[in-house]
Amino acid sequence: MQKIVSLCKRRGFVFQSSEIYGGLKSAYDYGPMGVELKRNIIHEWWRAMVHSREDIVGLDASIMMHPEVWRASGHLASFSDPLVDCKVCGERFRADKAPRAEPGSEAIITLSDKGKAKLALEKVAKTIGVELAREGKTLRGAHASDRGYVCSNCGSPFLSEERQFNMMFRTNLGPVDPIGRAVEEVMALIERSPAASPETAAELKTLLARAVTDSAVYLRPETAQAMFVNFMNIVQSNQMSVPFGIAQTGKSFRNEITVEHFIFRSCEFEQMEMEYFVPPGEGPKWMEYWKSERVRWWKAIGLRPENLRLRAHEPDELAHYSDGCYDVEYKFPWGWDELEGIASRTDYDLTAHTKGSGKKLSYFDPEATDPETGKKGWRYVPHVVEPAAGATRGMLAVLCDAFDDSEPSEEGKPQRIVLRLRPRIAPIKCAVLPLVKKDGMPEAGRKIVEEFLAAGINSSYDEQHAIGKRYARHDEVGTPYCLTVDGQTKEDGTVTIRDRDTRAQQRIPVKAALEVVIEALRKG
RNA sequence: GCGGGAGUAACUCAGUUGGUAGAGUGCCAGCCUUCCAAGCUGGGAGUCGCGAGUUCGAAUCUCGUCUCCCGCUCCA
Repeated sequence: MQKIVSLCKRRGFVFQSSEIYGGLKSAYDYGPMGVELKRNIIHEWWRAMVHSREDIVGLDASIMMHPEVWRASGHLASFSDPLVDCKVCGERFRADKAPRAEPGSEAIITLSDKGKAKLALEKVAKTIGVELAREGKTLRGAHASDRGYVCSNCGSPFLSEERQFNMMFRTNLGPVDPIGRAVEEVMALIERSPAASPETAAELKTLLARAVTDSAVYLRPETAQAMFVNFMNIVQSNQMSVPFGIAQTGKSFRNEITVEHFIFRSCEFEQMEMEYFVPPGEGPKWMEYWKSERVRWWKAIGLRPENLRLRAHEPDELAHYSDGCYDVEYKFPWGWDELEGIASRTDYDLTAHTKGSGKKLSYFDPEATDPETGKKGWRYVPHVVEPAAGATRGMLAVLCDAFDDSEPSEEGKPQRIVLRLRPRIAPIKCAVLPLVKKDGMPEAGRKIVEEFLAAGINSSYDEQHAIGKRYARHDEVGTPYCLTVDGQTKEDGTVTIRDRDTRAQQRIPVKAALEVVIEALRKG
C-alpha cells in the first residue's frame, strides 16, 4: 500500500490536499494522471449504465439541497448518533451500541494492564470522587448509572454526556452570518437571566441551535436523494416507463468518525449511483440482475475476478431504508472491503418524500393489472434497486490491482514497477519517443503525436533522458504502448511499437500503430 | 477518537555525548548518446513537520500541536 501511495505522488496521480500547509486530513487532490484515471473510470461507468442502454437516463443535481430532503430521507436522524466519551479510558463510542448494564448493578472496569488500572484508580478518585478497589488490571466497586449502559471498551459507568455527532456537513445558505444572530440571542439571554444555571445553559443551547439551523443547508451525504426528489420530473419530461433508472455521478460528503486507507474512506468522496425503479414485487429479480451486472462491470474495467466477491449484508447491518443489500467487495492490501453496495431500498425513499413534501411520487402503468382491483391500469409507488459505487474507491482498487512490482530487479537497478491498466482507463494511451534528440527524430515524433491526438487518442510526446528511462516512466503510469522514432522512421515511415506488459517490440508503419492502439481501446 | 510507530532536499535515507546541514536518486541547463532507469560538466534546492521550553548553543533533550502509517468502531 505504501508503494502505491508513493507511486501516486511521484507520478502525479494523487496528492494530499494543501500539502504545503501541512496537509488536510482526509482530503486528496487528483494530479494530471489521477484525474485522467478517475475520469476514465467514471466515463466507463456512464457508458455502461447510461449510453449503452435505453432504460437509464442521467442526472446532475446540485450538491446542496433543501434541508427537508434530509429530514424526509432519515439522514438528519440516523446520521446524528449519540456519542459518549468514557472518563476512565477515554474511549468514544455510540451510546445505542454500548453494552447494556442494569442500573445499580456492579460495573467491573477492566484496563489493558496493571499500570493503566492504577492510574485509572487515582483518576476516578480524584476527578469523580469515587474510591474503587483494584485487583490486577480490574477495578471493582463501581455501579452502573441509570443510563443503562457502560463503556464499550473498559466497562466503566463514568461517562460524559451524550453528544449528537452529525455526520452531514452543515453550512449556512444566505448572506446573513448566523453567528451574528447567535450573538444577539446570547445578549438578550444575558439581559433576561444574568446568572449561570443549568436552565440558562439549556435555553442558550436551544437558541444557538435555532440561530444556526434556521439557514442551515447540508452538503449531500449521498447523490441518491436527488434522484428520488427528481423522480416525477424525469418520468414526465422523458416519458420514462418503469422499469427504468436514473444515474448520477458526483461528490458527496460525510463527517466520518474515522478516515483511513488513503483515498478509500475520506470525508469528500465521489460516487457513481443509479436508482432503478421497478414495480412492487419485482425487486428481488432486479437485485439478482444488478448483482451480476455490476460484478461483470468491475471485472471489465480490469479487476481480477479472484479479488472480487459479493457479500450479503447481515440483517443487523442493513441501513434504515433497506430490506436487502449486497456488497461488491475488493481484496485491498488491508483485506476485503466495500467497493459498491447494491441495495434494495424498497419504496422507502419515494414514500418518505411523498410524506415529506406532500407531493405524489408514484407511477401509473396503463397496461398493468392492479393486483387489488383486478382491473387494467395500476398506480403504484415503485420499488428501488440501487447499485451505488464509490468512484474514488474504484480508482484505488484499480490502482491496487494494476500495480505490479513482482519482476525481479537486476543488480544495481531500481525495481521495475508496472501499472497494468486496461487501455481504456489508462491515463495516457500512447507515448511517442524519439530514440535520440537529433536527426529530425523529435520533429517526426511530434508529427505522430499530433496525428494520434487528432484521432482522439490521449498521447504524449517525451524526449527527456535516455530511452530506457522513458519506457520505465511510462510503465509506471500504465501507458500501454510506446512508439519509438528512430533513423529508419524518416526513410520508410515505420516506428517500433512496444507493448507495456511484454516489453516486446515490433516495427510497423505509423498508420498500423494507430490501428493497434484503436483496436486495443475497442477491446477495453 | 484511543493505543503503537514515524516526520531531516521532490524521493529514499545518514546525521556521534547537544557545537554552523550530508549522501544517493530525481529535477534544471549544456554536452554526449541508436532501444529498456548506471555517460560528462555545471546548477538550484532544507522554516530539520509546526509552536513553545531547557541551554551560551537544539535536527538531537522536555512539553504541546499537526500530519501520515499499523491495530479497534461505520459507510460508497
